[in-house]
Amino acid sequence: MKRTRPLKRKPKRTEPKHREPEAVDPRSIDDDPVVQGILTAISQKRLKPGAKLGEDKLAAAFGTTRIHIRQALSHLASRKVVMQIPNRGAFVYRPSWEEAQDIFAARRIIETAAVSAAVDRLDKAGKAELKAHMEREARHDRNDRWASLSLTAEFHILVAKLAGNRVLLEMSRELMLRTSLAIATFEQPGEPDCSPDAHPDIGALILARDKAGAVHAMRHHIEEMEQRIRPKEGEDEVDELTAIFKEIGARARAGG
Amino acid sequence: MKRTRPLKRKPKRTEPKHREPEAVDPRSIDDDPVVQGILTAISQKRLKPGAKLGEDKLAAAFGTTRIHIRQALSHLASRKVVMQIPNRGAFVYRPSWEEAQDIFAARRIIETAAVSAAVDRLDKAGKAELKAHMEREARHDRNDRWASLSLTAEFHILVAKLAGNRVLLEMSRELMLRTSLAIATFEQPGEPDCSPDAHPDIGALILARDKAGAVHAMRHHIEEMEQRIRPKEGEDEVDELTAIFKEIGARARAGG
DNA sequence: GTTGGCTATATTGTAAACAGTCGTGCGGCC
DNA sequence: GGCCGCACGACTGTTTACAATATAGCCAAC
Repeated sequence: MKRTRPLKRKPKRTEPKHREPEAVDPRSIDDDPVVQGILTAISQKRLKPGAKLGEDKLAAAFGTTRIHIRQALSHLASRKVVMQIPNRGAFVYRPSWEEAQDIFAARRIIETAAVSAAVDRLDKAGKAELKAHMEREARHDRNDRWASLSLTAEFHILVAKLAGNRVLLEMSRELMLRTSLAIATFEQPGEPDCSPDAHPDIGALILARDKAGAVHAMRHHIEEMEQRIRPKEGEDEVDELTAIFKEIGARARAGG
Repeated sequence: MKRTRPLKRKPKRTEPKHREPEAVDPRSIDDDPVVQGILTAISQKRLKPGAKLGEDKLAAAFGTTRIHIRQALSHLASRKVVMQIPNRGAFVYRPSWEEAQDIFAARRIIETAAVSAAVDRLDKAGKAELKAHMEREARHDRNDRWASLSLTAEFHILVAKLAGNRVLLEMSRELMLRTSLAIATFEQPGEPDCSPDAHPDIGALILARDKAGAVHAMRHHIEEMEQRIRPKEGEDEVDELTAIFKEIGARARAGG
């Protein structure tokens, strides 16, 4: 629209006073449906590590624009859930064997601490929430693999929530996702992610305020998960190949 | 360039075979100079919490385009180092008082575990690295505030590195940054971030393989830092105001 | 003097077109 | 028959311009 009267303002403009951004809507990109969709697809193992995430296809699937998809993928790449390769695109992240072990080690540290804090802080509301979850997990349909995986993850998230530390909760969420990727990459076929009876035991120990017992059970549970994964044979071949080339290079340098 | 001969290919194209993205240059956005610049500016407290990060100004400062800046800011927002508000722009993140406490609690958990692992895994190379850092920290110029802050952070990062867990190392890096923001937000003026003698003590205990002592010293060191910060008075006013409005609203609902 | 509305500007967000890069498959060549 | 070069196509990355929104200052009204 054109202005309807002559401009009288002088262009002299004082530097805008820095106004603090207090009390603003804190809705973040984590609530974005694209991000949420990809995250749940990964945690339910519908997207396997290494899967290509083409921008056009995602845009069509979610009914949005490529720019939006790019933002979501960048965010997921920052959280190491997808891997972006220049000029090739985005792929579901595939952790290395060492990284998978590090993830489990980090979970051992953080989740045992979370259990300990959860026992300390347990109150009525927490008890109710924990009981409600345990009931849902007890009588869910074990044939529905996707629901099982969601519930399994939710138990660990709930424990982190009961610890009352939001930073720890974020970290647990991130580690849960990366655990899904680690398991999907290195699992032996046919084995479940979590032993089915571990969660009720841990929950009961928390409800009984048995701190040492709950911590021990959680550590054992995570170690059990960790022992289910094995390094891939395929990667050894690659390493062998590079070793061969390295050896050849060294010989060439040495022998002329 | 135009093609110089007639096109004979049929447009029929088999779906491209999914090629795994192995062994690709893993250079990530963390190496981006814009990201690095903002991160070091924050960790050295040249950028204060709440500072506006205008896209045009950053683009001019770094000599790059606005899109590049946008990507960097999105990444930093994913890591909770900057806060992005729709249609208002990006600001240096300002943690709440509760979040600041949670950050210190998380550091207590993660860094004590890191010290423990560092003692277990300590080898010749690690000893040398630790000694080298302690020497640098001992004879640095205490008047150079920026160098001091960098060295202080590097000590904690080095301990995490010695623990040999990359996931834990990433988390420590993130927590260090968020600690900088928490301290910058809630510090009492004039006090240093770290007590100057804590690092040599912890380092010596690690070198002596005194695991319990080193863990205890690290926990004490972090608790000491935590006790240096105090909630801001200004925020209480805001809370009081919102409390008043809440009370008024409740009374209106109750009394009609 | 203070308050409310209005307009212009600055700044962010979005869309579309363009350019660059990489995988892929064919054709020729040894 | 196997290998190498070449060109095409699909995709990502970047530039550009445009649209939307919030901010700041001014004028009028009370």
